[in-house]
Amino acid sequence: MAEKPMATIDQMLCFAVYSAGHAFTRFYKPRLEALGLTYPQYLVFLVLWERDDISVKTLGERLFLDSGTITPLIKRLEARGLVTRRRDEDDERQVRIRLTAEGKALKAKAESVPLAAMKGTGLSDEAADALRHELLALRERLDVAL
Amino acid sequence: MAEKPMATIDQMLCFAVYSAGHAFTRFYKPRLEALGLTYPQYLVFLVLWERDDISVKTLGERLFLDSGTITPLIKRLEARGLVTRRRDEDDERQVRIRLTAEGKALKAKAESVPLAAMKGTGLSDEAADALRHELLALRERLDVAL
DNA sequence: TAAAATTATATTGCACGCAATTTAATTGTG
DNA sequence: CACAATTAAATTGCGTGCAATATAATTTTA
Repeated sequence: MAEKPMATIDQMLCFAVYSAGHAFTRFYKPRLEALGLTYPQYLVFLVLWERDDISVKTLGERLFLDSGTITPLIKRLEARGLVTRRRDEDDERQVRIRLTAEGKALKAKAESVPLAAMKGTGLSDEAADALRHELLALRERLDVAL
Repeated sequence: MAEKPMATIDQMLCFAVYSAGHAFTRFYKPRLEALGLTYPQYLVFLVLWERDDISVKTLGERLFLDSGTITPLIKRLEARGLVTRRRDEDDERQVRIRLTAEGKALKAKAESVPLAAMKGTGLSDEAADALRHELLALRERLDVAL
């Protein structure tokens, strides 16, 4: 009896996503070194530069991460003087995260990063957009499916 | 003077890849629970089921992971009796990883996983293939770019 | 062939990522 | 209002990922 043909990892979409994600992280690493940021930390700043003074929960929803990941990450940024953490006065359950002057100043230093990343992908704006939309739809369906 | 328009994370391809990767891992988790495997461990078995008795290096090249990740992962699998580790007789630098009977037996239990994953993506075989190829090409270009 | 360079793996240290649990604050309900 | 349920963060524990370093084996080369 013939064995069922086994899918190799190279034929699996999940592995393509998984390894492309790692490749992105590796790609960003030297580009973020001047900022002293890891890739997840950089994502946090992208959110905060866009909208400052948000709660841990809001940040988590934006990044699809939970407090178990975000709390220690933010504490490291706080220890370096890049953000502050303060309990919300109206709802003491919430902790609001704010950029310090130094945290805001990082934005200028990070200006060249997105363009470098786009060049690294070797994709046109249109191709990158198309791929991005497919991945967002994929994430959505995976989330719904559980 | 107007501020330069800042890219939000939702407009960035890297974040789409990053979050889709996490979504996949979350999706797999309950499906792999019966096997007692994490997602990276499952990837290791996919490689070993395809070709048994390979070195740490070969496995690492296949998964784009280094010994710092693979060695402890394999040791956990070894501790559970799913694989063995043995120095290659011809080249004592190498450590060859082999499936135990129990490790081989897992393959049957894992049979339903790939189909469930495909269904979770909501994609046709063709659409998944197309997306996969784009991601493989992307990974390749990111690796080349550094 | 002895010394230098390279290669394969392991180890250490640090930063995620997430499940499970805990604590404290707020909201909902009788 | 009291008390249960919910919510927001933090904490704990475990498993990745990866840089940097260490160690041992092999290969290169002077």
